[in-house]
Amino acid sequence: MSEYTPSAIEPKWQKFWKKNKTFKTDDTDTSKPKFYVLDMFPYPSSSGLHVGHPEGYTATDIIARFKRMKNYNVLHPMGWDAFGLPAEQYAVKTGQHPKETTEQNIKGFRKQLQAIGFSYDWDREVNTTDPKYYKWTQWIFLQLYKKGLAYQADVPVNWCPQLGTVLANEEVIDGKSEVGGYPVVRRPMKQWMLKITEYADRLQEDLADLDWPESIKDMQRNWIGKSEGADITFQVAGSRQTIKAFTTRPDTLFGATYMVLAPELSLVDELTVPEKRQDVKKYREEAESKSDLDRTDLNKNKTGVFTGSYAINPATGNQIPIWIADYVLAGYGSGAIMAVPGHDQRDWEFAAKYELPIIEVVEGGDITKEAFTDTSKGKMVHSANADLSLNGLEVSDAKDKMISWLELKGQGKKTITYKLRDWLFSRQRYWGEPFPIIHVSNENKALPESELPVKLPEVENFQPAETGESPLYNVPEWVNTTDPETGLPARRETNTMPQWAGSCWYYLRFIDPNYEKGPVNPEKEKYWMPVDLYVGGAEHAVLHLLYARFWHKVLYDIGVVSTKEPFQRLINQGMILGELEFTALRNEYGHFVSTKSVKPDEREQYEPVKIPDTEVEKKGDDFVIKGTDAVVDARSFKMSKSRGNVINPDLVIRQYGADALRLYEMFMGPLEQVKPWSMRGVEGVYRFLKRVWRVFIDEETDHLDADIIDVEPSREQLKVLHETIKKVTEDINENRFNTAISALMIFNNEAMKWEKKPVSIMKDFVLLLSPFAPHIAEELWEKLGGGDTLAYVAWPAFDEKYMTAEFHTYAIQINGKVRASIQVSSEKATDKDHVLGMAKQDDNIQRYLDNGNLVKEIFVPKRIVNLVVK
RNA sequence: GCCGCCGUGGUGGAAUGGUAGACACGUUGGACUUAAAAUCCAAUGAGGCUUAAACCUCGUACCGGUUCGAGUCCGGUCGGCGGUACCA
Repeated sequence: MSEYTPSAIEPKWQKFWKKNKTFKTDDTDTSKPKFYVLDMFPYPSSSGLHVGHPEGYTATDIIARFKRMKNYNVLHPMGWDAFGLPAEQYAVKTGQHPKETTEQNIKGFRKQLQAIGFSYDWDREVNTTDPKYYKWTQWIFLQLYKKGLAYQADVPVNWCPQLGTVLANEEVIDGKSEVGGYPVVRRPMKQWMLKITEYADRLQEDLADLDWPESIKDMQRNWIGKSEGADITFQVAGSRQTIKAFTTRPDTLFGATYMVLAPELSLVDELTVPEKRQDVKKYREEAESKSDLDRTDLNKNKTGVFTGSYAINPATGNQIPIWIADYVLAGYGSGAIMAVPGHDQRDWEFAAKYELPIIEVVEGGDITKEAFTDTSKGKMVHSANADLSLNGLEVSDAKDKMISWLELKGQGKKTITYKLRDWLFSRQRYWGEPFPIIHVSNENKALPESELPVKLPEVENFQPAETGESPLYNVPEWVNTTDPETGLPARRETNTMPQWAGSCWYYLRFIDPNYEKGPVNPEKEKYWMPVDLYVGGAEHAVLHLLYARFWHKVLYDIGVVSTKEPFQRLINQGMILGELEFTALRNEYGHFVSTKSVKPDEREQYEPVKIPDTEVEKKGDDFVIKGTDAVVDARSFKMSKSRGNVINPDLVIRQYGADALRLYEMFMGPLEQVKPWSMRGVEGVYRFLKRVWRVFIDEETDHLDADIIDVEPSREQLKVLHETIKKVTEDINENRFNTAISALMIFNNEAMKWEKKPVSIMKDFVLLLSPFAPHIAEELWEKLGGGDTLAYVAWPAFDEKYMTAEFHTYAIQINGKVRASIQVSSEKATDKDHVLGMAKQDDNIQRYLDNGNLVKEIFVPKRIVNLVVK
């Protein structure tokens, strides 16, 4: 006497799977084809799982379950990216050790994930903060260090006073910290750097072979920022000093009327003439103290000072002034540019402000108004000297000719430059991997591998040291040590690694998480790598995915892994937004005002009021409050605590069950797409599950419905089944889960009408449903007498022979517009004359034929007939 | 500014160049019920015509093109989203 009750079914099967280790990956039999399907592992935050997590996780779980039924050996693991700032900030506030909070959070996350019924092999769980794990993170760092890819440098770093730490460029957004949004300033500090730039070319080139979304590849290409051009050497007038400048426009050298150096360059000291020293010093100090935000704000208003020195333009032989300005960046190219104000907008603005000469060397624009930067049209002018003339050439030809000429003179060469910078790899924090480095008489020394792991010591105080150094600096008994090889006194490195470190290689650890001779078991690595499918949020398009590729390539170079790339196929799930919201604006008298009539800067004068969707109607292109003309805003927002539109997956499970949650997240729309949450949508798929239950179960007796019997299926039943198998199979293969679910709904809607339901057919349907809604599927499978678990039962196969219909429907068009539709028996469906004959007999079609001349007949077998009538 | 993606009913979304709107939500009407919930049935892009059935017009942001036929391909415009930016 009970209807569909997920709260009874779901825990039962979750316990069953756990107890029987149903999803334990047995990789001793490597003759089976393998499939490694991976989720981006979460940071176990204190707020718990968000509905965004189960989106990608459900997708991979469907694929994992599907592949198992397709007889693949499936690796589907989960772990924790557990180092990171929030736990440490919490510790600073409360004194609770990050290790404790992390453990609690992991417990919560694990429980939540298990309540959704994901088929992870929990025996392979990894945790980046476990010394057994970070031992190998440190080991990999040692390999980087030994290869000369890790070095220390005094670099102007992004220092965040509030967080008391240095941030990577990637962690700074608009001059503010990504975490917390605090201001960031630049400050020189000794830091560990990783030479990712040495791999820039390979990181760019190898993207071509990856089955990744083009947009993500483009983002990485953009980030790596390869540009081709030339390095040109300029003599300093009256000195032997030279300045190298990178340009992508060597063709415009005749138009270079001044040079600019980045204020940070040490060369500036040598070039500054005595009477300019004051100005230059002042400018450099200002530039240094400016935060990134200030620099960005001053984008349009360029500043700089003249050093008093001149360089010689190798093409014209003219002396051109050397300036310093912070619109030139020290970190890109050589930190010096040749300024061509006629053909570069930034140079043009600077030249206009400081009244420097602007010369046209490519025709086609009006350089008195702005720089002419189009390289696709226009010919070279004013570009000739005694032994070289570019005049009349196209830009691209002029480039080649200029580079050859410079090479001949020994004053330039073709060069490739990247935007990508070396990776700032140290943090002044406690909750990260310690570096396996000691300082012996001021020299860095790598610890021998036998000393790993270098464990984090216990500390009392999580505040950074006053010097800005890590809290570890305050633990003398840990910092002061001895060199294990010489016995000499030594000091430990107190910086720790950034959060990215642990996530750079975790996919390798899952392969054999307890392997003790290296980060990854080489035998198993050869079997499992690469990851066949990697699913996660697009926010990791450049950072995590670029760093992991870099480490992987280093590991490839030293023979630890056998593949050049870690992630063969990548899918980014789209963000789930909060429910659609309607917002009206109310004025001080309590009247609603049309949002259309309010300018953006006047909005603050009105009170925003959330309007329930039942109170809103569509009027023209706008939504208005029912019965009024007050236009409201209709928008979905990113889920956030402050907006109060966060959906808690636990509550969804409690009310509708895990299967409904899984189904809804997949039914919402295409995986990659950004889409708003809808509680009503959850109810929709919940209703579907209730209908499925009623198709199988007699709710009076709780037993299998009496209509489910062992009979021969009818032709119609076989047709529906096989169409469903085909659609669901193809859709899973192409990650179109929304339409796969709609196919399952169509099947169930049909089955509800059947008087007799053949067991064989109903069993196949349960199997098709099982990757999406595994709990109800297992329960129904048991009731159907299918046995223990359906997790490894063979996936149903479809056969086209069952899918032929008795009749085919043809749409009959006149001049491309459908005017009739006819049924043709299958035997005659491809008989053109027969079909055309039937079409012409249709009353409505005849009317059109009578009123014109038939000039052409288009016949598309089994689909359409188009008659062209004039 | 530059790079990339996207514009389809009241909503989420379906549509190998071949009957636009599958599937679901919502809404409306009905059945069951003392009533409600749940469930089931029917209608549901806009409009026209008709007692009705049928039929007709318009319709995938906008303008144009290719084609027997365009949501889909091509060119342009507008709007939205994401990334990125003194990168020389």
